[in-house]
Amino acid sequence: MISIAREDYLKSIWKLGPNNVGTLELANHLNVTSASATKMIQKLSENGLVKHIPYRGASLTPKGELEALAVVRRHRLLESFLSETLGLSREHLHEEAERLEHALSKRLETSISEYLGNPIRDPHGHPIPGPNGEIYTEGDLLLCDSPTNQKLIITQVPDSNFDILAWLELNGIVPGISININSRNNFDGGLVAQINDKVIHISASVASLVYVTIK
Amino acid sequence: MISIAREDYLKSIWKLGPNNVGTLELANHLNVTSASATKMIQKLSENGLVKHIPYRGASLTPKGELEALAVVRRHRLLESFLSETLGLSREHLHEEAERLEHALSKRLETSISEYLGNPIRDPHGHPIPGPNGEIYTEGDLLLCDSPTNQKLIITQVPDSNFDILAWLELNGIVPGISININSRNNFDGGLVAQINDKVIHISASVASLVYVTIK
DNA sequence: TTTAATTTTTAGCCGCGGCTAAACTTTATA
DNA sequence: TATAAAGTTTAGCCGCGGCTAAAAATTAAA
Repeated sequence: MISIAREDYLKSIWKLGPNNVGTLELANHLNVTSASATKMIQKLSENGLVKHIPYRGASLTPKGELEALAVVRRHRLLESFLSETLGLSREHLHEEAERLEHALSKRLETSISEYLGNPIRDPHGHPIPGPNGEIYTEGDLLLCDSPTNQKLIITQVPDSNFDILAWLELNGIVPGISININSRNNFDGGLVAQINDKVIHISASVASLVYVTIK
Repeated sequence: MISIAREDYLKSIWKLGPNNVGTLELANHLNVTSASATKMIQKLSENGLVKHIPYRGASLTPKGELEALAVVRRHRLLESFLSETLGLSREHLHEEAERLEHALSKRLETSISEYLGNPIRDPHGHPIPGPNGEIYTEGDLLLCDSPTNQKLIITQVPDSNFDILAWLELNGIVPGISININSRNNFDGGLVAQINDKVIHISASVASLVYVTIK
């Protein structure tokens, strides 16, 4: 059985990937020192879960990716389950799932998935990998890259940044809602957008965290 | 934050208590060597969670008991929650809760408790300690000590032994069901009992794991 | 009561996953 | 292109929670 720490490393490399992930970047993401990250990368490399090119970063092997996707699947199923049953606020879901994802048995995972009707997306709109790591996100594109004057449907919002999530929620930017980009600022990439008659400004940095689909 | 291993030790000492718990008994219960148990007892003792009298066993301090009860509370709330939402079989509940109990935040604990209507008993009939460690089990007595020819209501069945639990389930011995002791064997303490017209034999060892209440 | 068996503790080891400090690469800057 | 800065790795340490083997204390049996 793979340890909690290792699951966290694999999940982080997956999130920061698929390109080679730098040791420092990974270390910062996990709140450890780069020395610790280096050591762990080497361990995971010995176990065939990670490909490590010294001084060039690390990436997941197919085997490591499967493990990472299994953790992501558990995480997103848990978010969905807690949202469905307890009605936990969108902001809290992530941190609760973050702890529980390491303690979920295969049986419970399956049971939760069936309870939810084997969903494809979690409450933030993120795809839930299937039991064998399959992911479906066709049609999703970043809000910052989307065309103006088109009816867009929000598909994904971030799950980890409390403040951004609260702001998005406040402005009605949640999965399933329709949005229109009125104009795009050529200098900083900021957007002026419309959500149910309300016009709001969205910075480029926020728009690069939200996915939509056209029509 | 107290580690998973330490939570397990405290919970085991609580279960095996309230008398002084021997090192070997504790070690066997946790599937570790007595040397490991000794060392951990000493650590917990330094932290004021356990009172250790060398060669005489260990017991919980008030502080340690509170910690243990908090773990037990999370465990039993989880069993109730998983039973309620997913309808997991009574036998599986225990082992699932065993893993998750260490990953439950205070917020989620509260949320689950409220969702369930702040229950006093879990699906096995075991009392769920309150947020401050309060336990209510008035009126419960062991089936093996109960009087014959009285209408008894089953209140508690064990939660950890898969085989015994399956046998109890098979014979309809579950919390809430009424049972009558027809006779008691004076030699081995075995019982002849009646559950909805069905007469069954219950060994003394099993009868010492089941609680009932009179009338 | 002496001896044997059992239980408990100590001593010392190991792998894990952190850390700091220092060495070494790679990349950026002057 | 030499040098400074940034990123990465190595070396060595630590606490945790296991383990074995051996010593010590307690309990049971002869």
